[in-house]
Amino acid sequence: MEMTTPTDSSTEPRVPLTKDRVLRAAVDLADESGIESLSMRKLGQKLGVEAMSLYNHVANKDDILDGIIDVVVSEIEVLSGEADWKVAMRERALSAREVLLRHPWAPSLMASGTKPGPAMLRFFDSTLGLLREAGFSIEMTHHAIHAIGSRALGFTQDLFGEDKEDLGPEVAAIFLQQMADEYPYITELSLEVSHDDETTLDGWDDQVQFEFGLDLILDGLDSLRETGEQFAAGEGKVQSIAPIVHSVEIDRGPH
Amino acid sequence: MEMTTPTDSSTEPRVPLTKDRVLRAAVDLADESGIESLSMRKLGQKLGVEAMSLYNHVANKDDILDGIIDVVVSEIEVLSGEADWKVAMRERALSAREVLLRHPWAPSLMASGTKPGPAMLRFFDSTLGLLREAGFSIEMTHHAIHAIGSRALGFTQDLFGEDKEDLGPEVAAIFLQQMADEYPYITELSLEVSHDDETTLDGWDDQVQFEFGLDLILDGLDSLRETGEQFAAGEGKVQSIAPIVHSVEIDRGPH
DNA sequence: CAATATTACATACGCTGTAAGTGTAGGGTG
DNA sequence: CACCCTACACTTACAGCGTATGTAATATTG
Repeated sequence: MEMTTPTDSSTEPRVPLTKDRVLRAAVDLADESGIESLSMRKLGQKLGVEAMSLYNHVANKDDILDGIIDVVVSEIEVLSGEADWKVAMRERALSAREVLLRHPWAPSLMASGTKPGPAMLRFFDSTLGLLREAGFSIEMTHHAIHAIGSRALGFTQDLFGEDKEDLGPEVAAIFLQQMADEYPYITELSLEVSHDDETTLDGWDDQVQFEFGLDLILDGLDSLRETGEQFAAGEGKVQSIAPIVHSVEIDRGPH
Repeated sequence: MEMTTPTDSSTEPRVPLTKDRVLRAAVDLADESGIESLSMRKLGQKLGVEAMSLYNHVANKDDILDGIIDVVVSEIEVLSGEADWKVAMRERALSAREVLLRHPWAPSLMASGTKPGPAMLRFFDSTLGLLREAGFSIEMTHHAIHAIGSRALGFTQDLFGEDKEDLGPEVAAIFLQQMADEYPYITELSLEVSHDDETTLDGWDDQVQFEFGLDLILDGLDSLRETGEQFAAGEGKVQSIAPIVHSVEIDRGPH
């Protein structure tokens, strides 16, 4: 992280205030004083700069809000190299939760449905890859990412689908091609969804995903309904819950 | 809804502008123009009144934001009288989703962790009752309400626990007694959680709930992993998903 | 009717995001 | 060296925000 500006070492009153530094300061300010007191003036003050100077590095305040979400997402650890997909996914989800507990303002920002930044897309693609390589079909991966993402990861993603129609058709093509290199699994899934059923695309898919996740939970609960005392004593189906519950200790922030 | 003021019919330039009318207008304004353009001045204008007049009926703007969340929650339909708890819960969740789709600004407000209003408490209590009467133990009900609530209903509830320490101990006692009449199931659960394990109360319970819901989903997905083609062909465990998927048709808002 | 409580209005203050214009430091070119 | 150009920080200004405060109008009660 020590790649400050590679200018010569003669004079150093100029530390050129990159977009990265602005976003990092914004995250710090939101952590310290709450998201509601994150203003351009206070942010500038924290950086030793007037408010309007920030506009040389960010488009507007919404750009900052989008940016700090991406900073938060980039803090989620993805330690791949785990054989069992369930354990790997569990680690991801727990890390995500840890990060969101560190930045309590983040969930409400995410719920506002901003456009995903690069860190978000990377995390998303990587998680899709984890599922695909675990043997899930594309459809099941689609279901899984919704079920997990909308609860454990805190996202309500409308990543693909809705926004492709806002642009012209050829712009969308270029955009997709550019994505295919960087985010192969997102692209794969996006294509699958697109010509799944030409006519019923718009809100219908979300509805299917919602009901799938809902039934997943309801059926799971139903099978545990009369296993009273401590859940999953030895029924067979849910044997993985109890042993792992104590496996990860979360510390609630060093601050 | 036609219970306007029961004054005599001599003069009628005064329609006294209740808190209810204020909140309802606020919901309409948020629906029409987005939550970000809901200001005291515009809201007053919509009601034919100056901005400051609103403060005779609401404490401040946050009071309005809390209020409109409760208005939204009150729109969720709870048709009790259904035998199968799973079907009843499904209806609740789908109705909640419908409502939240009608008011797209609501989820982000809910994620901001405001204190629950009466409609929210009523809905919550009623849902807890549904589970308890379906045979779930208190612990399982606790798990279930977290698992369902944090995804299907869109709530991130910290309803009980955290806020009891902010008040004095005797105030809390009165508060609890008052709640016991109106929200019996919330009270039951709240008491159970409180002396579950005296020392480890604070964030630990949330962590347990989180991991339970996560494992519920992960285990459910795992059992579907290689049932490729169309999910749940006839495996036995998940037979309830496919047949119901088309059962409820959602219309995306009349507006 | 008179007294009192409730509610609406008017003014004002400090804060917000940001449009528009000014000033200047650093580096590349003649 | 002088030159200009680009990048970036600063200054000023404006409309809109939530709301503290004071006053006027209306409704309710005795």
